[in-house]
Amino acid sequence: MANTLYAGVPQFYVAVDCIIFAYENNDIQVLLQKRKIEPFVGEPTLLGGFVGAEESLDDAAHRVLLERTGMKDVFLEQVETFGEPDRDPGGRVISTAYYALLNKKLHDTRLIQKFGCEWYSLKNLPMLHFDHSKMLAKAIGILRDRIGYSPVALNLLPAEFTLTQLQRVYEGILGMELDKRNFRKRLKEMPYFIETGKKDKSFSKRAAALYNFDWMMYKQLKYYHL
Amino acid sequence: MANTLYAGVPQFYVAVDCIIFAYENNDIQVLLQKRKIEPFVGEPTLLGGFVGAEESLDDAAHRVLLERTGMKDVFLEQVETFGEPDRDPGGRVISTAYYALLNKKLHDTRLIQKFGCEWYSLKNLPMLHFDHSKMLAKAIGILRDRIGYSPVALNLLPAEFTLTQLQRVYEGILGMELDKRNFRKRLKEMPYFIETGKKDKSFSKRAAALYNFDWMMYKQLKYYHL
DNA sequence: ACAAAAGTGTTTCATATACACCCATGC
DNA sequence: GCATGGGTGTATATGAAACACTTTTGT
Repeated sequence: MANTLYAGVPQFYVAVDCIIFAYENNDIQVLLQKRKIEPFVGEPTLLGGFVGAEESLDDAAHRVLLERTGMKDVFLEQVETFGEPDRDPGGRVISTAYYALLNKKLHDTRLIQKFGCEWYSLKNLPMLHFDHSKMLAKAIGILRDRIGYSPVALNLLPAEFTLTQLQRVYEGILGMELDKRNFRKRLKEMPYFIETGKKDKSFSKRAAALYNFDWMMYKQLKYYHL
Repeated sequence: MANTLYAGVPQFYVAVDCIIFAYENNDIQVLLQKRKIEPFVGEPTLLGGFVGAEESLDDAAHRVLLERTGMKDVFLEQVETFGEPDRDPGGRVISTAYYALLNKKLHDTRLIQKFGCEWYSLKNLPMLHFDHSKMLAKAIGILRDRIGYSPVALNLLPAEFTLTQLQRVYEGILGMELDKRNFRKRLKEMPYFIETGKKDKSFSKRAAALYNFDWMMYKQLKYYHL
């Protein structure tokens, strides 16, 4: 009904495509889904979905995340919107790409199996069809840039994490090794990395200190320094 | 016809909104248009337009630029896509914001008058309705970030420019004064800033050297250093 | 005892910043 | 002759990068 105001103006399908990142075993991974419709049935594709009539783009991306992984409140950020007329062989579809960072331990493995989803290592990504490779490349680029000045990478880890885990996350995203002492030195200068006093023995013989991140303090200090 | 494949999926109007930057008199400016339809008729708004049925988003933004300013091949970059269900009172419209950098000397002043467009200084921007202030703020943020590692700001100047002009452009975008010697020192380290040998006397009594930017060399060196 | 990851500081180098004066010309 | 913008180097401070050994504990 509200749409009648712009009578004569063409309308489009609007979709979101999600590039979902996670961390496991010193490795950054991306969740892909086996395509269910022609062409290229069975081949890996980004997790996408159409935007609902009364839904915002962000809400649609969150809904796709919830449907496929069972997770709410996942970190999401818009990447770019792709709108070439021939980008989707099934019709005129505009798609906004989002990247997501989630703690893999919290996702529903049964659900992703049901949807034909699988984790792929960033080091060994398959070719994707349509403009999905571009979306993925752009998302990785943005993520690499972001972690240089924002602690978003923590969304890939549990609330309590070891410094080595965090370093592996950065290394996985950047695709390069980092110097342990320089890495830890920088973290020590940031008061919002809090040592919990607990220890983790699951990754080493000598126990590693567990930290958490004080988001509240981070935001306050950031605001203060602005 | 192609659209029949996704029968039952809701469709949306898709628009682009352009944040058009230019430089004049030591000042960065934004082009705004007087709104022609209710609500808020006559109040300033971003230059927007609906995307055509067979048109890409980029093409639509270029078309809006051409229609309103008479300029082709303008530098354009996507900012972000806004898709809140209630963002446009006239219907369900998804809008992708773009920012543009143009050489003000080359635009068609009659044309912008005809469309009710006016230049506003970045230092004295009006409040905008709907989500247009967010779009504008985001565009300025991206532009500030970009000029830190990319020579896009040159799109605001003629092919031949003085170093003082370029510094004023940077200062206008960043909203702060820069040190003349440090600014020029950095430029001298970049071999793609070429002194033309010509001089400009229009801005000072003592003539200023005119430079141009060798985009070819820039791209090659960038590629080489990657 | 040895393998495997945890933890810890200093030096060096590169980059960024601060800063002041002379020059050429039009009026 | 003076007002206006054009042009030039050095010294300091700050942040980034390189670099190696000891500790703890499970096997």
